[in-house]
This record gives sequence, C-alpha cells and structure tokens, in this order.
Amino acid sequence: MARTAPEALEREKHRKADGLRELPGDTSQVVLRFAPNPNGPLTLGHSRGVVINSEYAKMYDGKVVLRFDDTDTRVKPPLPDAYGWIEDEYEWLAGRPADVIVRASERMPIYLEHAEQMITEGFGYVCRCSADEFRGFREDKQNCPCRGRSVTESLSDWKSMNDGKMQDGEGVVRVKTDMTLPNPALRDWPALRIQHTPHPLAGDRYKVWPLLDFQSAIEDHEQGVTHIVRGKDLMDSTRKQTLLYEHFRWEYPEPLYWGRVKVHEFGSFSTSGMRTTIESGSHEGWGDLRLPTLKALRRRGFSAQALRDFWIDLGLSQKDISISMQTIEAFNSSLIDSSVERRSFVASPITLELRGANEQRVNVPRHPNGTIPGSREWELTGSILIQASDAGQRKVRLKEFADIETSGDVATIESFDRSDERPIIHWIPTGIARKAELVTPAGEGLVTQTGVLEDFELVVGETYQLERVGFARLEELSKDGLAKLVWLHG
RNA sequence: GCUCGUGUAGUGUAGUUCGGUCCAUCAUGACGGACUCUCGAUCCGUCGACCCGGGUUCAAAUCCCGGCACGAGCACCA
Repeated sequence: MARTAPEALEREKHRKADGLRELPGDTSQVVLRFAPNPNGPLTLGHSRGVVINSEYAKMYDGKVVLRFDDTDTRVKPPLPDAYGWIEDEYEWLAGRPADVIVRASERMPIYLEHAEQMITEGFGYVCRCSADEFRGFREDKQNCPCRGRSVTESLSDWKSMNDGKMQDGEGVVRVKTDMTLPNPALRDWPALRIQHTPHPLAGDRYKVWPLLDFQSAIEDHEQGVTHIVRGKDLMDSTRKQTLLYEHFRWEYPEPLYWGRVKVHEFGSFSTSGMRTTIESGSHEGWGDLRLPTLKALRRRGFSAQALRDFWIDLGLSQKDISISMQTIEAFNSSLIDSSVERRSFVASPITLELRGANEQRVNVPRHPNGTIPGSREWELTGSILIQASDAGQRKVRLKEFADIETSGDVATIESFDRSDERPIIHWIPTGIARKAELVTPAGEGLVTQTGVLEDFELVVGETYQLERVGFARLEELSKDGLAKLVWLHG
C-alpha cells in the first residue's frame, strides 16, 4: 500500500470527503423527522429533506418520522390527496417507507392539552390584542395588557376560544418569553390561533389550531426527535422553541440547517404557486413535465438514486445556492446510461425505397458498450424511414447497417461495411415503425414531436435512450398503436 | 430599523474546530484532443477560486478587528 500509493497515506484533508458529515450530539438512538405541509405533492426542494433525513437514519440506524404539518386551514389548506402522494413519494426516494407517520390534525388533543398546561402554569396566556396592536408592543418592548391578567381570566378566554365563542383574530395564545429580548421575533410569540374555517380532514371539530412553532415543538418532543434538519429560515423557530422547551423543562434536539436552493431552470417555486397555475389551466396537473414536482421527475424517468447522490454530494451548507438541472441530469445519466436500452426514434419521418438489400434481417446492439447483451432484430422490408432533417444529404450511413446514396425517394445501398466518413444517421425499417410522439418541455410550453419509434420489445414505463436524441420514458402504448414518450434529458 | 446567518473557480463542494503537510479537493461546466457505426458512453488534457482592508505570526482560506455583499426572520403561513 505504502509502496503502490504513498501519496494516499498523506494529504488527508486534501481530498473531498464523501457522504454526509457526522451528526452532532448523542447519536446512539437517532430520531429525525421530515415535516411537509400536505398542500400539494413533494417538490424537488422537498426531496432534499427526504434524502438528507433518510440518509442520516441509514448512517446511524435511526428512524425518520414523516409528519404532516397540516394545522393551517386558511392560508395553506391541506389537499386530502397529498397525504397519500407524499407517503408514496417518500418511499420512492428513501427506498423504504417512513418509520412513523403522524398527522398533526389527528393529534390535536395533545397540543390543546399542552396549551392549557402552559396557561395554567403561567408561561402562556391568551392575548386579545389585535395583530396590529401587538406589533406595536413588540416594537416598543412593552408588555401587552393581556400578559398581566390572571390565570383564571386567561383560562376562561381559552375556553371561549375553544367553544367557538370568539371569532378568528379575536384571541391568540402566546408563550411568555421576555418583551425586552433583543430579537423581536422571540418576544411573546404566538402559539395557537382561532380558525373557524373547517379542516378538510378534521372538519369543524376544533376552533383553535396550533401554529407551526408550537405544534412542531410539542410533536418533536412526543416523538423523541433527537436531530432536526431544517432550512436556516427556521433558525428563529429553533430559538422560539428552545424558550418553550425551557418552560416545559425538556431538552431541545440538535438543530442543523441548510440554505435556500434555487434551480436555474425552475426559478423559485412554491407549492401554493403551482396549485394556482394548475387550477387556472396553464399547467396540466401536478405531473406536468414543466413542473419541479417529484411526480413530474418520476414521470420523466429520473432515478431516485440520482437524486439521492446529488443531495448527498451537496451536503448540508448554510449557503444559499443556485443549482442547475444539468448537474442533476449528469448524476442521472451516469447512473442509468449503462442499463438503459437504445431505441430508434425518427421524428418527422420520410419514406425511402430501399434497393440493394440482400439480407432480410439487421441486428442492432441493445447497448453499444455491451453492458446489456444481445441485439435488437429488425426485419427488413422494401422501405425505410429516416428523419426529414437528415434527408438533405445524398450519402449517409444507416447506423449499424449500410452506406447508402439517396436520390429522390430511393435509397441505394453502396456498401455494407463502412467505406468512408459519411455521416451516420438513425433509421427504422417501415415494417417495425410504430407511430409515436415525444413530448418535450420548451420554455413556457410543451412541444410534441411526432414520428415513429422502433417497435422492438417496448415496455411501458421503461426509460430508453433514443439514438441521437436523448433519454425518454415510454409512458403509454395506446390501443391504436401510438407510443407516447416523455422527454427526460440529453 | 432590530435580530440571525452566509461569503473558496461559471455552478456546487472539500479544507476553516486544533494556523504550516493547501502554489487549495472533487464533481459539474466550457474548450481542445483520443476513441467509438448516436448529437450517447469512455479516456486524456486545458481553463478557472480563498469578498475587501488592516492586524497577530517565521507562517493565515484557517486566528483577531473593521468594512462590504448577499440571504433569512421580526405572519393570528409552513
């Protein structure tokens, strides 16, 4: 070892470490959590959370809690279908289901109990100031009048809130911290508010709903979460929740943060924003090829492992980053290229009569490097199809077959062996050409290329590399014979 | 305004804890070449960075001070 590669023994820090950095704190029984809002399916952004959490769980033989933070019924109302989608998408990406699945909306009694305990023990109170009024107190570092009221008065208001006697905005439960704290965000922060809007799943049973910081804090403790990986925009959440944990005399989990991610090709995207474009009809649905949803990425044929490799390679940095789909595509290509069969797709085909063929059959490799053994067998009939864009050239080589010379709509074979440097084009014998269309995102729109696909052992759901075109996934073989392909990447 | 965080090649990233082994890692990208019956894959090469200014030190990407830039929170959203 020292003899063959002496330099490998030194320069430890000179090499890029692979895998995720070690987790801080006690790692003997790691419990992590991934907590999306089920107001839509998972996006590329969410996939970072799934990958990082599930990867850490794998590293430490720990668990991941998949928690649906669905306590807002008004601004970001949950989408009932999204729960199932997300569970499924989590499993696809992580390679196994989440260890525990929790819906906040089903855990309301626990949150309400803790809120009541908070009021009873005096570290929480019902505040009846308007949001505006309280903002003033917060800025001036003044206690609001509600803060000094007795526990009995607060409890009576708490009851009214829950009984539906107070309307939205008329009262809020606050956690007592300190109004003179230097960070304004932490001053007596709101923990629960009134929402009369019914919850899609829980109905109108509850009038008081916890806010994220409270619900998340209580549930993390209930689940024994040891490490929280979250966006750095939630740093103040950590600080708020730490103050709450002190009141309850609980120990706060180890927090880790990542920065914001933007993808060049998609810009900034939000689930609620996409929901709007879908409802308005400018996108076809959550699986629209142009959308950065996991549904769309899966539909196109991205490999879950490629997404995992990509996020693990990025690791956890608090820098705000802007990445390119090209990088993700590079991870995907290197993963699938050797295991994906080739097929010929001829767009805008023109028919040529073939002369000089003395063979009946052509064998084309399933994979040029032989990583998939065997060949595709093509029956030769009297004519072939080539791409209109290739038809301008007189002398071309039909890939894996013969050099030809074209004249009008006749192609004459000149040689079966490669005789010169003429361009190589892809082609299909008419007999095995199946009508096909390839849908590709193009800027704001979608472009459908019509053509023919080589009809050899086509399997719906498979990803193929279309020779000289790129990767695409076969989505459907209709009864009328049409093959529908969706674009993956080049 | 207050509070918090981040600044390494075009894009990401390693190294920053405990200063030297860093004329700074790796990937992606761009460019050039080799090979190949795909515009794919593979191989080789080239390009390109420590935000700025001081300080400490024999020695600073790494420590200290001061700037600057960018981002986030201060929602009865998550």
